[in-house]
Amino acid sequence: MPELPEVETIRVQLAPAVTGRTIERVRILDPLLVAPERPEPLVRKLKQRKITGLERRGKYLLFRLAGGDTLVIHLRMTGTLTLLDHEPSGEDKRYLRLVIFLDNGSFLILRDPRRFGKTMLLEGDAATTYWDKLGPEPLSSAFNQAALGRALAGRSRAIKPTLLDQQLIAGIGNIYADEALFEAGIRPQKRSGDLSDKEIERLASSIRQTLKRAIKLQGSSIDSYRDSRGNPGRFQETFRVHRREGEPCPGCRGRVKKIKLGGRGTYFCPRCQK
DNA sequence: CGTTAGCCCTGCTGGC
DNA sequence: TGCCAGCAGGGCTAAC
Repeated sequence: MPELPEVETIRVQLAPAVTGRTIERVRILDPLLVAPERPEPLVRKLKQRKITGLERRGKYLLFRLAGGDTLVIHLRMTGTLTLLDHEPSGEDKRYLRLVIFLDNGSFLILRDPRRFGKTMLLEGDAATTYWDKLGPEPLSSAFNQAALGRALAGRSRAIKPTLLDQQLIAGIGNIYADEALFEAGIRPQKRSGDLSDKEIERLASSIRQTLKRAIKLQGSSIDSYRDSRGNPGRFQETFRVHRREGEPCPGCRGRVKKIKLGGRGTYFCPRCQK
């Protein structure tokens, strides 16, 4: 499931390949991908548009287009974005939702078995307004202990669902919330507003460290995630608690526990996380 | 306002 | 062995 490290990996790989290229045409094979917008106007608007840059905001991938518009792709749960040097064929066509034909003869394809992924065109300053709703980038200077403290202050809900709230911090998903809370030694059920200054400091730091380590290992592949070359990430090999129910905790050798929190599977060590 | 529950989707897993 | 209920979850909306 692409979270910040996975989307960043794709961005780094694709940026040199698409920047300066022109979109010759676009094919939308699943109307749900662009709903509630209809495919036809989008296809028309993207024809012969030049890509001036590729950016990321939270888990969103942003194709900047000449003229100021932005093509936005969110892969949600099972979406993959792959760059091909040939027409999609065979396995490429399975779950195929979108094909972007580039002017150098390469193809950018979006496949998505679960069909949760979304694509949209934000025109003009609609883009700016859209991103205003998202919280700070955890790897930017805007995110530090003070910013995290402000986001948590006075909140009664558990810290884990708070970390998943994109309006407070952008880009953290279920995997990295579990891993960062373990690194910080904080129990996922703890009320957000009850964290001490020391804990907030540890959490801010562990969020940054966890995301950075994950980017270095090119993200996590549990089942469907692949980078733009079709390769899996390797961060899942270093999971401390996520998806490791019943296995020994790397800290105390006790058993990793799984609970449901905010509707999400949540893994933690009851002894190491207070 | 803050918080929570349910919904969208469909491939895969686990239990019988 | 085969079947099928239930699980997975990011982001949105409705409800409290």
